[in-house]
Amino acid sequence: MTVAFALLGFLAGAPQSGYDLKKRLAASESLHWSGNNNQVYRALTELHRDGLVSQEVQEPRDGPARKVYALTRAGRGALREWIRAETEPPEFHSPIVVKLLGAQAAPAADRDAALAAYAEQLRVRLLALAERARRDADADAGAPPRRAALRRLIEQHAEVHHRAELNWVRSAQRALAALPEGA
Amino acid sequence: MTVAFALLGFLAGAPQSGYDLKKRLAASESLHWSGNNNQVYRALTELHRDGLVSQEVQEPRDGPARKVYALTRAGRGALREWIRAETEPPEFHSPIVVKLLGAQAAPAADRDAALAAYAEQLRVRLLALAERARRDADADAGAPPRRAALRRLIEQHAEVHHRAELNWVRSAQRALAALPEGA
DNA sequence: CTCTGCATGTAAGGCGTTACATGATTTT
DNA sequence: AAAATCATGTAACGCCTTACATGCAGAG
Repeated sequence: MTVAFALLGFLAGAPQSGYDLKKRLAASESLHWSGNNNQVYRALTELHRDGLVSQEVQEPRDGPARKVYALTRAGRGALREWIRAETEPPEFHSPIVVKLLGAQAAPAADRDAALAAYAEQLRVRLLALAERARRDADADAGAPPRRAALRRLIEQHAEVHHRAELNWVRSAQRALAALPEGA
Repeated sequence: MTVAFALLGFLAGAPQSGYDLKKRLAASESLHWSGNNNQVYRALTELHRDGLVSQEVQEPRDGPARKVYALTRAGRGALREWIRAETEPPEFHSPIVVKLLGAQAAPAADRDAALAAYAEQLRVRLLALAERARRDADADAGAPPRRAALRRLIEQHAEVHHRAELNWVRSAQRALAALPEGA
């Protein structure tokens, strides 16, 4: 799955500029792309070339031009077709698992320190996610319920996986502490 | 983080051939790399060039040559240094989240069908993971406890995230069903 | 006798990232 | 005066994937 579908997905909500789209991509934890210029602007020109989005250039008197994109009928069709196709399986990338594997060749203290630091990192991230969720919930207080529900679900996706990761780390710490050999 | 550290991690357990390593990579759900030839063999030659692994060519009378790699002292040092460095945050890639976003422009029936099919896919995968865990647990019955514990932790990582994903899908189904508008 | 497994490697290309580049406006 | 924000775009490169290529051995 490429970033193009994420862009179409955002445009399914409302027409918006490339700049808006890249900011949303960067801000979303569950849509894991970095939202870098090269990718977003290139993808948009290709989507436009292929007729899946329309482009309207706005030239305000001051500031740079904005190119506002919107789903075309063909774009909506492509999205729908993709949604009907089989969904690719998820992928969970966790460098700490690799570290755990490599820690066979390192002192147990290093391994334990890495686990502890990682747990702390996750805890902080979870707080940030909760904070963001609260702010966003306030922001779309008057929004239609479907939109609010969608935003909540996407935020919850990041949250549940971070929480699962943290729980897993804690269980790893317990399991390793229970091992007979100290080093 | 590159695949090189995963290879070093496997070699931290025991010396083995490129073929072994690529099979292990491919088999592991939590170490998400595909284990393709290009990547594995290339990474190993580079690790060897850089002195992080040693290479011993075995020429059996029949069949192709095996190149058995092992961690060198420098390799162990590099691994340890990496373990001490800050751990990169995890990334959770879930195409169904993107579909949910795009489903704003599609009939609710399509969206619900995608969610249901995805949930089923996850259920089957979870069964397969459990089955594999059982087989592996039998396999290293006589193995040292540290090794068995490590294997279990790595398998549990995949399992907990798949379970979290399935729970999230179910909560999404409930939340969307509770929405006022039918389409 | 064809297919699968063992075991190594290469070619071509896709997707994504960081960094560079421009230029105006707003904030500190 | 410096830095961040808006808004677009390009250059260079890294990691990873699929597919191709070779050759022997054992299973069906």
